Amino acid sequence: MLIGTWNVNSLKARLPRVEEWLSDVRPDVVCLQETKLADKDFPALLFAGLGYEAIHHGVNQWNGVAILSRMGVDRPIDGFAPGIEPDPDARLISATCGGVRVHSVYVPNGREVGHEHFHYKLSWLDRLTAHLNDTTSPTDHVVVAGDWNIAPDDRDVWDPVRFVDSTHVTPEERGALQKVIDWGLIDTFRQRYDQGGLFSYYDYQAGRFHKREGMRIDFLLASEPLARTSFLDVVDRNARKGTKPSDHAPVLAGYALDPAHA
DNA sequence: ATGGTCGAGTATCGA
Repeated sequence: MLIGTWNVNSLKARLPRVEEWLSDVRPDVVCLQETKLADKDFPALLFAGLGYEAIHHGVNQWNGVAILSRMGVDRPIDGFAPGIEPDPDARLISATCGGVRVHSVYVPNGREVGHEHFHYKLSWLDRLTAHLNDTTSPTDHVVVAGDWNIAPDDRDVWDPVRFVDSTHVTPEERGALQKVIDWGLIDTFRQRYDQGGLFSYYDYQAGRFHKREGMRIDFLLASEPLARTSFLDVVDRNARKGTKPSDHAPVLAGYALDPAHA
């Protein structure tokens, strides 16, 4: 099973690139973030024409998350599970696709350290752990994929010195991410590759992509049973090139699942 | 050249 995650930075603006990418790569499941659409504007029929069943959670022109699947979409949930303090933003959607519990996440940016939005980011990650606890078990096949807006360690930032004390790298954010990971998830990309310089996001400004000055803030975390089947982790840099790219590249993970459970 | 970029929406904020 090939699963992708991609912050598209407006699905409306990115639709030609997304269609092209789906045709070229044909992933089985795709998690999208920052569709910037309300549900009524989500082009589900277009995806159906491409062979993907699609679900979307979006309330306005900000945020917005989706899951596309060629392997079914069962038990969808918008946002946090019942009983958890609701999120006013559309940043999480979950469904079971081909036997894998898939969560598409768009973690709050945080804006500035100490900002109200920064505390919202930390609280959001705590609530994500509660959501995982309430909806599934780490002994199941689970993937939590998306834009985490956190660089897990200094290899995941193009210039760590420049980022000291800024959002995406603080011990508070990394600690909050670690608590999610400690639920029972594995960063298979980092397990597979030791080196830095493997980034998923590049600011549009200052030619950052061409200078390879980016961050690895988009990744897929897999439960241990799923991670054991991991055979591929890759950033699709080609999708960050060319005409009207997103500022994020898609990230792909491959899992060799037993067909009996797929 | 003290800026460099997008996308929301149409003044300015968010990333």
